[in-house]
Amino acid sequence: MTRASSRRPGPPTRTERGIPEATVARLPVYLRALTALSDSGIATASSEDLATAAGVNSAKLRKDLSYLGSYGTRGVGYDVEYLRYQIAREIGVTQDWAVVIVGIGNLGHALANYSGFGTRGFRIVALLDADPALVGERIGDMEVRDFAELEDIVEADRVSIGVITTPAGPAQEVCDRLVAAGVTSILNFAPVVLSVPDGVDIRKVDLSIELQILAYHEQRKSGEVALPQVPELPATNGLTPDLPAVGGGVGA
Amino acid sequence: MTRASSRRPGPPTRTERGIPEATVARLPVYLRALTALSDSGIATASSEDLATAAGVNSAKLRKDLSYLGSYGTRGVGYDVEYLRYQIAREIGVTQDWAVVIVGIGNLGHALANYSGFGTRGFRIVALLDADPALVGERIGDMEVRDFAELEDIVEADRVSIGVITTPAGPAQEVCDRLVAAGVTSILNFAPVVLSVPDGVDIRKVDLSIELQILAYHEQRKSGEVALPQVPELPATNGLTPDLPAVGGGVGA
DNA sequence: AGGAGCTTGTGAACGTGAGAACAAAATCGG
DNA sequence: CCGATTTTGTTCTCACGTTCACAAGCTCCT
Repeated sequence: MTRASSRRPGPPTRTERGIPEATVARLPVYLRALTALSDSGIATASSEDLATAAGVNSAKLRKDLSYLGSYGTRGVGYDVEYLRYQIAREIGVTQDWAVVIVGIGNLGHALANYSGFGTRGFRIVALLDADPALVGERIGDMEVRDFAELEDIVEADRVSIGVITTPAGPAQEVCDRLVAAGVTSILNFAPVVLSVPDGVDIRKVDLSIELQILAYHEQRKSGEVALPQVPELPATNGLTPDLPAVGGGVGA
Repeated sequence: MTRASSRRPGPPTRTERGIPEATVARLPVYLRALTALSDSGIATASSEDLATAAGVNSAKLRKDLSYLGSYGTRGVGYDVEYLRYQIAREIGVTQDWAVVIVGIGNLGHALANYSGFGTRGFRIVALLDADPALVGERIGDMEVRDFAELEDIVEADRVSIGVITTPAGPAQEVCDRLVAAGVTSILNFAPVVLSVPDGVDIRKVDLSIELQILAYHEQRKSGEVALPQVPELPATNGLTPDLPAVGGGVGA
């Protein structure tokens, strides 16, 4: 997260609508839980109920909600519809956000079709790719357009969110173009670290990193304590030993 | 992350190979950065170089690496190949992990084709779906198999990692089957909170949550301080007011 | 009306993570 | 061989996040 944080040093400073980042990341989960409860016809829920549905503990949930205001009723709980609306408003999904997807490979394809994407609050306004072979292809009710049209589209549709689903190689360049065109939030699926100027938010979704984190924990389950203590490499520092090949996943 | 943590209360307890979770989450990033440096023919890198490549600050990187051991050389830096191997070993990607993907919709399709998935360290051994219409379809060099074969496959191929790319509806049931079959790590793409027993790790990748987090920050950029202070809802608590519809993204 | 029973909102304690700063160790030049 | 220089490994401090525990506040029953 790259935000120009204008926070004075003083005490905990929770005034001025400063909701902790960890809380912000959970609000969408609460929103989904509330929607599920609502769909089940449940009108009121306690923090305990909500916490269970959201997979957190109730103290955390209450504290999170308290940053938004006092929307519950002691002795009763929370009104599901009301709280849902308040959270949605706080997150900003009561309005529609225009989104462009850049890079229509396998993943871009999947996202373009992903109905859950159309979670109210987001609207895909364009699918872009630089490959002429892809331009013009129809996906659902949209047509792939040339990446060169980016600037026009961003301006015309007031696009503020860009999704990068290109390979690692062109990702930074695409990112720069997005930023230059006026996009101020980026969701990056390419396996690279993108750099953006202050004021632009960027989030990353990385499959192979998630798998590797799982692998780490998996490794110490089976053996438990039985780590493969391998080549400690003699003091021949400076020379590159003959080590097994391992990849880091820069799958361009 | 749901791990049966066997940690005694005492002091900071960093002994016994306890690497902080935050560090574990960054190791794959370092691994990728090292691979990139290696591919560029760079044999040695300072913490500063590495930190830049990984998008973190150098103090953090050095501290992270120090949990693994003393693999650098003061005054010089880190041997790229050597460090890469050490990190790969620590993560556990020097061995191969068998992976099954359950739910071959758009996303499952994309993941099956995703070459970066085959990042050395992971091997997809089966694509599963319960829909008879999909079973038998060829994707790349694999064939979609019936979900009913799960147990046999997990046992035969010693599968420890499962990826869930089904809709929200069947996700928990699929999860339970995976766990019952012996899978102990799960990567969940379905927009639901899955519950798993202790000892099973679960990680979640959720597109709409990421977008909503971006939207939150986006909302307070344009207006800045100009939050739409809307219906404070009168004290008619208990009644459900007529609010605009908002979704939480339970796109089953 | 009043007390019993819940459930929220929050203050305080605790644990984890981040960053600054520096001592220890290695190289290099003279 | 020694001092200057570089860069790691680590200590210390501060900020952030989580959890506990409880007072405040609401409803319901008698």
